[in-house]
Amino acid sequence: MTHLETDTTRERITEAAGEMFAERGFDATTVRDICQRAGANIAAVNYYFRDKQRLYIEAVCLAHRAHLEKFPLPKWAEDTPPQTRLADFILTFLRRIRGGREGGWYAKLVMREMANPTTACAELVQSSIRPQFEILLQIVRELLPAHAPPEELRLTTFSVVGQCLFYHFADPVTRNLLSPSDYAALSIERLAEHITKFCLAAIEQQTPTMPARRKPHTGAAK
Amino acid sequence: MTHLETDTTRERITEAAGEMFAERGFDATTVRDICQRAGANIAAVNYYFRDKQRLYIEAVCLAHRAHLEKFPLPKWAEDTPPQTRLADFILTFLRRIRGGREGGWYAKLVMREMANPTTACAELVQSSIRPQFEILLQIVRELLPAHAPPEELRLTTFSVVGQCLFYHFADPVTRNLLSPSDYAALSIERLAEHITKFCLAAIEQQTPTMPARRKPHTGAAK
DNA sequence: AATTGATTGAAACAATTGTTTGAAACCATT
DNA sequence: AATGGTTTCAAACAATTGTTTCAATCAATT
Repeated sequence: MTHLETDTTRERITEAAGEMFAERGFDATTVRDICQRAGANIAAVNYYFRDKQRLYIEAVCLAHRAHLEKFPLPKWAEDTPPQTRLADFILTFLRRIRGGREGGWYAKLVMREMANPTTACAELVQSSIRPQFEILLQIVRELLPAHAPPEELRLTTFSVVGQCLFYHFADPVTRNLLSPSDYAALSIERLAEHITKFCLAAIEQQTPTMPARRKPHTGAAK
Repeated sequence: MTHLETDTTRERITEAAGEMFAERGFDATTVRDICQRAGANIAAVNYYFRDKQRLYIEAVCLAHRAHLEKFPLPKWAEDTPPQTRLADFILTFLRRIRGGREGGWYAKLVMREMANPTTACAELVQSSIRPQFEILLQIVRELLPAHAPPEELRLTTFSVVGQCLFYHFADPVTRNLLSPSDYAALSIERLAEHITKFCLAAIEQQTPTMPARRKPHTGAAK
């Protein structure tokens, strides 16, 4: 919030831009507002970045990197069962999404990028979303029967993140849909617990096509 | 697209505004563009609506009503099992979300409203989202054990719609994440089949708190 | 101390924005 | 044909936008 004198002008602008773009959107945010908040001159935007558009892309990417580092996945031991890793992933994912206060503006920025994809979207996917997706994909792979087709793998993975992302994208709806007390009851921990249980139940009962023999899970779950 | 002469100027403006707001967003859409597309004079916006903001709200609400009518839920017989109703609901929901071509712009508009909620959001929830939510809630209620707490009911319902909405909100991501052929394989019917199976599996295995006796499902599914 | 290059500053620029204005055109009723 | 209210139109307004300009300032090297 208060800019340290050690920060360079360029950094201060990027930071201020990220917050304001997230809060008001690209068009509604003026370079004058950004520069005022960053304590810089108007011309600084065109000096350090070529124009407003490039500043936006830079701000988005910086924000995502910083955000991922703020809510890291736990370091798993080699023998950590996939059920536990799934639970951890879901909890961390929800924390990132609904990350309290200072993390919130990043989530908003990503949502805007989804509603109005720019060139920043493709870059975001390649640099940071894809690695996260691969991690979850591996977890689901270990949970599903070995012969499960890759398409089912993908769909199941999407089912997991879809349930998490709902509380991000549809937040304005749930806020208007539920009573204040019901809405307040949607704590991150409660949501993570439900989603984890829901997904594990669905996956473990999954007996695709041929009922065959049930893969005996070696008492791994919790 | 081509405006019929029977349409009144006010209607033409509302329609054009809806499409353009969805495509480019509120700020990026100028009243000049809207009026040009509607074949009306610039002053018409301020004449029929007071200002641009009120035109936006009107356009959003009109769009949603027209959209729901375009993709209606089937009329269920009294004895239609909840499993079938769930499958129907999910399929219809996906159709609404990814509704081909002319329906697409409505989905975009709603997404923008989520990313940047205005007064139109609350009105949207009350007038059309809530009734749909109640329908699904009732279906899930019949699927879950009778003693399931209302919170679990809500969370399960959110899990259903979350999986559907994923393919709406995260579309730019999946497009960049998957290969073109894998992305193309995400047909509405395939998605509906997976989500339905996934949810039914999770719900039917759900043995909340006390494992108790398994409720024998009377061969209702399919 | 002088010089060079990078950075900052205030002001102006050119374009676009939503909105307003007031007169013309239209249309039904008298 | 005249009237009154509604609708359309071209033009202009006032404000704001991203961007540019060019001189002043700073920091380090010669």
